[in-house]
Amino acid sequence: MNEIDELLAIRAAELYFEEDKTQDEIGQILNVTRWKVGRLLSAAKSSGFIRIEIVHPRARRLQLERRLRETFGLEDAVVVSNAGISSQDEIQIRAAQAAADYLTALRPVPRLLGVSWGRTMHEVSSRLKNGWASGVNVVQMNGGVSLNKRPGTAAATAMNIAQKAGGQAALLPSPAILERLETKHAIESDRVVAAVLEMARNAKAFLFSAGQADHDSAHIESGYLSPSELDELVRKGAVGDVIGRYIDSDGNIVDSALNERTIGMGLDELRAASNTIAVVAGPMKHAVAGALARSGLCKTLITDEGTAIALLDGE
Amino acid sequence: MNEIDELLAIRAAELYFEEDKTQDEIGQILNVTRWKVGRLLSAAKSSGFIRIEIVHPRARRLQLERRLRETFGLEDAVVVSNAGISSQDEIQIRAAQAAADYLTALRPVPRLLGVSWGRTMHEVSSRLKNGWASGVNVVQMNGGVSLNKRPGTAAATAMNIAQKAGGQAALLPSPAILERLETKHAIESDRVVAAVLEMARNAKAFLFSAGQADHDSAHIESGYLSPSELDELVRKGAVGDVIGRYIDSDGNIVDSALNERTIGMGLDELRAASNTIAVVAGPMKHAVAGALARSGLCKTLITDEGTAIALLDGE
DNA sequence: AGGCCATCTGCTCATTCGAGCAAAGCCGTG
DNA sequence: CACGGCTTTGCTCGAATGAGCAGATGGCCT
Repeated sequence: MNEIDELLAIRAAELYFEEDKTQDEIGQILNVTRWKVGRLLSAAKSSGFIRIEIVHPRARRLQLERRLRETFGLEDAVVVSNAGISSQDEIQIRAAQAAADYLTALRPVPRLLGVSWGRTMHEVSSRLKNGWASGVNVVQMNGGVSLNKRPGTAAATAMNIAQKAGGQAALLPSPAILERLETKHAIESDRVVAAVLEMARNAKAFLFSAGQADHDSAHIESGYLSPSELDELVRKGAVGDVIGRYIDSDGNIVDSALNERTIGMGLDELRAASNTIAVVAGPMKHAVAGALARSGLCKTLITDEGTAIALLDGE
Repeated sequence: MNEIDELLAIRAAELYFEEDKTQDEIGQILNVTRWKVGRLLSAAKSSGFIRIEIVHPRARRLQLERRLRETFGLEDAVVVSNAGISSQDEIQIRAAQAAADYLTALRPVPRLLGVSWGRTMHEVSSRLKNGWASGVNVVQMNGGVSLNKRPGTAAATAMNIAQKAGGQAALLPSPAILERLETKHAIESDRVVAAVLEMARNAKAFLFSAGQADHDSAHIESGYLSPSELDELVRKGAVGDVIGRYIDSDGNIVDSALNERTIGMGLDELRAASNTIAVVAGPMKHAVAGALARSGLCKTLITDEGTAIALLDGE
């Protein structure tokens, strides 16, 4: 497009979108035919001069969803818009809302749903509506008895989801990570724990988030890892954790000894499951979201616009 | 609009604007009639969920232009868009470009054009195209022999504008502000100076900018005022200067003694002129732009989106 | 100069869209 | 339960628009 047409296109776009004039009227104003106006407008669109944004917390970016599905071979993807956000927290809230919506609309309704815990999952649980489903039981996928702060949020998350669907929650009464391998084996051999783990493996769908590998991690907040242990994991390539297990950017376990001491489903079991839904959003989680998407740890990814663009650019 | 319709409207907008589906197709997807889809879309528009932006350095905001004309009784207004700017400087550049465009399109072509000087005006002069008009002579409206930095930019601005239109520039060989009133009278009585001032009063159109009253002012940079003198002006209510004369937010001279020592056309002469075009843009200039618009110092205002909104909100 | 290819222009026609209207649904009231 | 006002729904019809095409235009090489 030459400069004169470009300027004409801008004038036409102003009159068409801001002043609600018809292409015919614009033609008279700019002294061109209405067909030329139509061509100018489509040229302006395809040159990217015209940006149309849907500003709403529930708005999604369907184009990015399609590109994510195609690029990473995902079964499904949900990308929430970042338009009009006022704080970082809002990105997480929007993604959590989208996950709640997705879960509500999920068909067939999973009789048994495996869930993880964490800030995002807690947000999802609180945004689900009462009666979002009827008779969905919930089981925890990984240990989450918090050691110090905010005790019981892991349990509350699962309970909340189950109660609102009129179902039961099966809680995993165990820490996330044990200090000694023997303790971990002892806990695993407990009949209740073993039964819950077995139940989790049979869940029809899994909904989980992921944590970034930094000092804001829920594992540090909960006291399962010290900041220096986490630094060591980062040194080994960790980008974040999925159901308590730290992975590198290829989705591989970074510390197999630590992994052995972690209670809950294994990542291979997760990869083998058919309906795995990950909710991972926000700029801190770009790296771990990439690891998830590339390594097949989830079949469905629920994320935000910024993360989606980062993943697609990174490819 | 209830919540269900709101969500439907968002889905419809996504499919319509992002996926280019017809309203009929969307109706099939969402299980509503195509008329309902149309109504949802117009509801979404009027609720402000759909934001259409024209992202281009030459884009204008016609709505704001109309509101400025109506609110301040301006003959004309040009408001450049702020969409997609990467730095503050770009706002000034866009406004300068708009001023150059405006001048080029101005009819009837002014045989004699009065101009001021400063960063913005210099930018305007450099963005005018060679041959933007034929046979337009230019005259300086106010003194501008710089005392220290960037000598000659005031003269270069006027020369540039004139040369590109194949005309002559009449320069005012005088400082902007004199220290002593006697010196000012002496300079004014010089035959060349008097002739140029007389010529300026007869210009058919005037194009000028305005400076903000702060320590970045061109008057301080050029050495006409010391920072402390400027602080004193601010204390008296100065918001900025127009052709070298400091005004308060009502457009009145704040220091009549200083005004007396300033060489160039007077503000009353400017108010009485028929075709006065001011270019004032950027967040620093909101106050002085407001003074200009409210006090009738310009008939045409060329500014940016942010300033226009500030002016309209302030009313 | 003449001819050729690529682009641009203005048109026809079919599709899509929006304004306006009558009928249907909804709600509170007597 | 019947009634009257109010909103919502599905429709008709004409305006607005986009796709596709034939002819015009213009640069460019021979």
